[in-house]
Amino acid sequence: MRSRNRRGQGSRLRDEIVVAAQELLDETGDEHAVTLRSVARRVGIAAPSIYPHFPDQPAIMLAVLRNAFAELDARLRAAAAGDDPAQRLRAVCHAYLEFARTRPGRYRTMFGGLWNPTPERDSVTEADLHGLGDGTMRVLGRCLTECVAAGQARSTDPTADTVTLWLGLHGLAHQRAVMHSFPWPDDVERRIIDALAHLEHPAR
Amino acid sequence: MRSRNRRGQGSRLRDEIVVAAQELLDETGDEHAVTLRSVARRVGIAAPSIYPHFPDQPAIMLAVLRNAFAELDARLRAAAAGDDPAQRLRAVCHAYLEFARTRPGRYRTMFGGLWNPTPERDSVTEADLHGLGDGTMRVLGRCLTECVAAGQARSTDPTADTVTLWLGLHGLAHQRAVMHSFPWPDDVERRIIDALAHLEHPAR
DNA sequence: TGTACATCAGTGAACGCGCGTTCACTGATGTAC
DNA sequence: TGTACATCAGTGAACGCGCGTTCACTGATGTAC
Repeated sequence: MRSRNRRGQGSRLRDEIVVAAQELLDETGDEHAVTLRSVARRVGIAAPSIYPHFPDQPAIMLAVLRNAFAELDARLRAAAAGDDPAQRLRAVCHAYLEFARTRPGRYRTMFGGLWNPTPERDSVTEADLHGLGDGTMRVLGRCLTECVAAGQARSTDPTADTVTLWLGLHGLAHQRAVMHSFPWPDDVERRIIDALAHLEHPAR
Repeated sequence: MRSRNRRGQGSRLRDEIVVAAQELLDETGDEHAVTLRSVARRVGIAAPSIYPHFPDQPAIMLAVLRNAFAELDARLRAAAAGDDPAQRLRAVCHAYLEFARTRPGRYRTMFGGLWNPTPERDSVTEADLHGLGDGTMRVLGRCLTECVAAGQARSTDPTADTVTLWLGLHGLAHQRAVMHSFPWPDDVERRIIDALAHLEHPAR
């Protein structure tokens, strides 16, 4: 099925491993389903062939997460490109929710807080995880602050309200990733964004 | 260590099993740590001794969850006893968050959506899970509706806004259960409740 | 009152499974001479 | 140009682990007579 890489191209397998782990994560929605052996099976290699590329399973996971955070940050920055501050904030929020909706398993692992490697046993350290979500929070914070400056949101503490806004976005994103049927109101995204961002002129 | 139950009292072990599972869940915060064998170890019995009381692991979990939902509902109803509608709503929201804060593992399993038994393999069916959280949502919905009726909240769609309010409460509760350090603003509970319940006269 | 027996509460050994990890290895590909 | 050899990419068998689950069992407790 799979032909071995040419000499010098061995590190291509590294990418195949990351992609396979990412697919397993999104398909099953469960980080426990991403085992060394299940990844190897999906790539079409023997399990020990992982070791030249990753010291253990959490190292694969970390690579998946780094890619995912980079992609999310790029999408949010792209969404924050409009002219009107309130429009920018709304666009960023919807982009965040859209990212989560189309990559539920990855999203849950990024922000769900359940993927916690054990540093004394795994190769991944606290420092590797540190600041992975900071870019996201910064974009949200900047957009909200600009809305306040432009008189389009009436928050008196944009820093605190950024956390609250993120919490609402995340609550919705996470719950959608995890519950397969729930009677969401049609305009639940708008309701959450308008309420938590304290926007002055809610969208119709 | 553990003396066997007297004749006719065998079903006491059932309760010991449920309590052990509940403790494991809260201590580890991980439903995968609640295995038949780990529960048996904690109770001080041999693993097969579980079978006369529960057909499999999900059945133990279901018993834990039923207890937990009953306790949450009782606490919310107790909190909804005051005179002033807005006060009642606030009290219910804080009781919800308090419940989650003190039983993080159980809370996550109740509402986190990650505990999903496989009906074709496990003894627990879809029907067993159905409606477990309905009582909670009903109390919230009633309190919000009464605030609107009393002119203390300006929601135009209490049903939809109940979902949104729950989502915010749950987002905070879940994230607290799962992240061990995060710079929560001091008054994050109040911020979320006031914003999502659309209360007319926010608390100071 | 004594005794045989049924029942109940729980045990211990064993099984197959998927997992992570190790080890010695294979065989194709490129390179030095 | 040919050939010996080093290197690289990846394999296959094996290990111990914790798990769920089965099976035949043990030994204390109560009960029928």
